[in-house]
Amino acid sequence: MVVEKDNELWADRAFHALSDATRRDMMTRCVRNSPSISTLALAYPMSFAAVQKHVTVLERAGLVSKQRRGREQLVVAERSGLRRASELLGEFEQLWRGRLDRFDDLLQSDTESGH
Amino acid sequence: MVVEKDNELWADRAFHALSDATRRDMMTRCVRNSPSISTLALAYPMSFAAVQKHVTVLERAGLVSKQRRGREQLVVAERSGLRRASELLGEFEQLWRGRLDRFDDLLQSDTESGH
DNA sequence: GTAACGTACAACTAAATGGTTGTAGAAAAA
DNA sequence: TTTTTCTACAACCATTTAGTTGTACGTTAC
Repeated sequence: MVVEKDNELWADRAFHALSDATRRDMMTRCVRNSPSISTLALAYPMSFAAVQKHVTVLERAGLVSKQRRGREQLVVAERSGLRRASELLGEFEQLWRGRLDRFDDLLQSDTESGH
Repeated sequence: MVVEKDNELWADRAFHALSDATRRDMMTRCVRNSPSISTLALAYPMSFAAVQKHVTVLERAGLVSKQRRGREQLVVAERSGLRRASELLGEFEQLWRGRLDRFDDLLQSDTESGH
């Protein structure tokens, strides 16, 4: 119910966050480095504010979190977020398995009934 | 180079397609059933045309394909598409592995150098 | 043959997205 | 202390998105 709703909302945000090449690149940099926002910003041909917004999108999707260090804010990748997204895709593949299994069952019962 | 560009473009489309709860639900239905577009449309509180557009988004992302049967068009889920998306997320997790390995190496060399 | 069904597609609207510039404050450096 | 750096956030703009209705056309059913 409510949990489902939340899950869907989270999935919306996570996949949306991953649907942009810049943000995906940011993810790889954050996994490796946990750079500050301004360091991150140096890597892209856009304003600091734009980069800041991208980070916010990733953050609200639970894919990164911000960690203050003095006047700068380090962007650290959240493994749990990526994991959760992976698992969601896994559920789809599981559905396929289920379908194939049912198909196998059908063949099985068909054989057993002697056709 | 070009391949990379294409890959990024595909990833954009795939994750964007998955970033909508309606489309994710459509995917599960297509995995199970391969329903026609109009059958699919019965399941959602929106116009046929809207559903048609969602299917197009999934199709352009390589997550489903359409297969004509008489006057109707069956929507069949494409396992390869889902697989490819899964693999992409897998690469991120792999990055983490890489980082942890480097960390281990660091510890290793630190120990070896006798501190 | 005619009516009904399933699809395709164009044109339109409202809202969200990705970018910009500008302002302001807190921390570090000079 | 003054200046610079890093961050936050508001306001604005152009484009895309998700939805709508309406029209047109091939296929199936009567």
